[in-house]
Amino acid sequence: MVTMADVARKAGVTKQSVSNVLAGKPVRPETWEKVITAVKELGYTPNLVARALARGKTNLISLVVPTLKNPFYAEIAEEVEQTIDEFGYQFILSTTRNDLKRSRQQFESLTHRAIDGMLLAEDHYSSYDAKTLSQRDFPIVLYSWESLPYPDNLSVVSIDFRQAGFLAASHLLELGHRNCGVIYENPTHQLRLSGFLDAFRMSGIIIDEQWLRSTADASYESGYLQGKNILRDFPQISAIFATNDLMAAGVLDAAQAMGRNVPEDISIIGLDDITQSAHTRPPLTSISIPKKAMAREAVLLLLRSIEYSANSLPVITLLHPALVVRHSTGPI
Amino acid sequence: MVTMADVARKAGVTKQSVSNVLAGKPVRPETWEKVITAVKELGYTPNLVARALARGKTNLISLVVPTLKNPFYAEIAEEVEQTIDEFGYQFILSTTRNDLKRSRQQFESLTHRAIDGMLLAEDHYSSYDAKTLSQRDFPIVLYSWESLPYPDNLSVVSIDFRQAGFLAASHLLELGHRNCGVIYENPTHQLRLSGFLDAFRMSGIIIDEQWLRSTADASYESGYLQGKNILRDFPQISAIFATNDLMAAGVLDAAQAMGRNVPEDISIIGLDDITQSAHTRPPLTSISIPKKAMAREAVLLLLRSIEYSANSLPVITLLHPALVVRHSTGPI
DNA sequence: CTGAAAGCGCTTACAG
DNA sequence: CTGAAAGCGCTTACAG
Repeated sequence: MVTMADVARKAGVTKQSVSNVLAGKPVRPETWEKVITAVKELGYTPNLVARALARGKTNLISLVVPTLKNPFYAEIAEEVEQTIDEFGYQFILSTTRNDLKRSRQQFESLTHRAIDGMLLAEDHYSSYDAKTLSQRDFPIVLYSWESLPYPDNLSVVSIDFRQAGFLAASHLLELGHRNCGVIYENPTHQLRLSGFLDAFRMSGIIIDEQWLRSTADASYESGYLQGKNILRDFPQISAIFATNDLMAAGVLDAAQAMGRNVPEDISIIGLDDITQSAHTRPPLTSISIPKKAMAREAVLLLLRSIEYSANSLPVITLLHPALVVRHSTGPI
Repeated sequence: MVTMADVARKAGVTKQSVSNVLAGKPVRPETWEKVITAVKELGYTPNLVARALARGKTNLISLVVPTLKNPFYAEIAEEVEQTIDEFGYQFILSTTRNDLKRSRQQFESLTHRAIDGMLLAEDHYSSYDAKTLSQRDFPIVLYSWESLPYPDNLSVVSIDFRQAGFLAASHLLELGHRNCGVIYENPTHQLRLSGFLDAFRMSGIIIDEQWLRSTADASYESGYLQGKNILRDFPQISAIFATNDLMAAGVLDAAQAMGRNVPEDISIIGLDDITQSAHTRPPLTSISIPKKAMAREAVLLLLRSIEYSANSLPVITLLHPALVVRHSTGPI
């Protein structure tokens, strides 16, 4: 490998000058010329590891997601990449798979100084981690975060999930539904659930405990299974709210497999608005959350706290969800 | 930050001994004891950047995909992560978005010594890159690679895509279809196309040039659009082969939007077998490719060439595709 | 098995 | 603006 010293020798200047030229610092024109020529002739390319050690900064961040199986996180990852790219950063992707040990390991990796900061999504163990996290002094931004209270002295960029649940309920109520089932991921989707229940309560309707079903993984399969259970056990239910679109897709298929027409016999609404939801049959009504804006905002906040750690106070940024009516919901 | 020197001082030994203990090298038991105690008391954690510089190895690889929008690559990424995790590696994810400049940048990043190797998927510019790539001396493994010839002195782990196209055709032929349209990504899906055409030719059937439609991005939208075009212009067509499942899903919806029943009026077959394809309506018949095995094999090959660069010859590993019959294809 | 030194390839003060 | 030095925090030979 050709090093900076090689370039300096060839150009007849000191390493320092080479470093200055490469860093774009003011340099005498002839020095600049000599260095650039030598760089080209030698095909020199800086060693980023050495630079990182000297600078104490790697320009690498860690993006932690529960799983890429949910397209929601793939969309986030894509947007995060585009944003950090503009600022000369790259990311290491890691999945927790809702595994406590993995969660913790990834968190510990911050102490190894190989990354400058971390973007961390809520998963099953986030509330535990949150406590530990907020005590340390690393650049961390929490995103798509739902458990309350938000950890002190950490920035979070999230959605008003309570409002999201509320919107889903309001839509169903307007359509005249009174008997509604809910399938939610536990313990991570508490806010979505509570927003939903709040709206019903405000309309004077208490939802039967038995119509609330929790799952551990928010997958298509869980949605299918619980959807089937609810519909079998409680024929009076006319609508189901699934707290993410993957589960809602499962419910959709379960209902139709049981011979129930959607939305004539049963309405189904999701939350996420992943790309695929426009293509289910019928297309899924959902509560959309601004994934791109969320990803972008989280990145900006993180980079700010990496680059100006001193004057960055932790802030909580909440984005608005919105109802997207498609064809899986209808009047009772 | 606490460094190795701090630990050494506290333990009353030399840095060297600390390094040895951490590396698991043979050490006198009492030294071991002292070091471990000091590490714990100080909460020492090694600086990975310094280690990387000293060792000349970062334990980081780069995973390059065209886009995460296609769940195919998300599935690959998930599997790659699980595999490298076993070996103590992590990956930097980057997308090329079929952009020549980005492609090239990522490739150049190898020279910066921040990653030990690269896993590179075929994209629109891969054939260009392949030439450059094979001249350099970095650990690179090509995966999901389709353009021929495979670059010399580079390992590739891929699928027999010609066979995949052939299988799709054979299935349609067996069902009695003679008038078939094809929607393929150009220039990346040439082998799938040619395998398909081969099977028809062997049956004495030449497919009309006009029934072959190329797209630039293999997306759902492209599939929808071209599907609509073909079906509008050529009512005699009884089956369509889309060279990936995302496009096939688009064709499926286009056909049904035009009032054609699947598979009664028109059969549709994809290639990929992404998770979602089991949940389209009707569920999509597809040619599955062993994504997990491919990802795993590619990782193993890459790590081998990183860790034992000397005695690793480039090999070409081709995995078998398989027909998965669901409900989007039927007899004519 | 241990100790003192050199080195990985940069950047960051600090005199001139 | 330039030059010689020290330093980032590890690991790798190399004598003892």
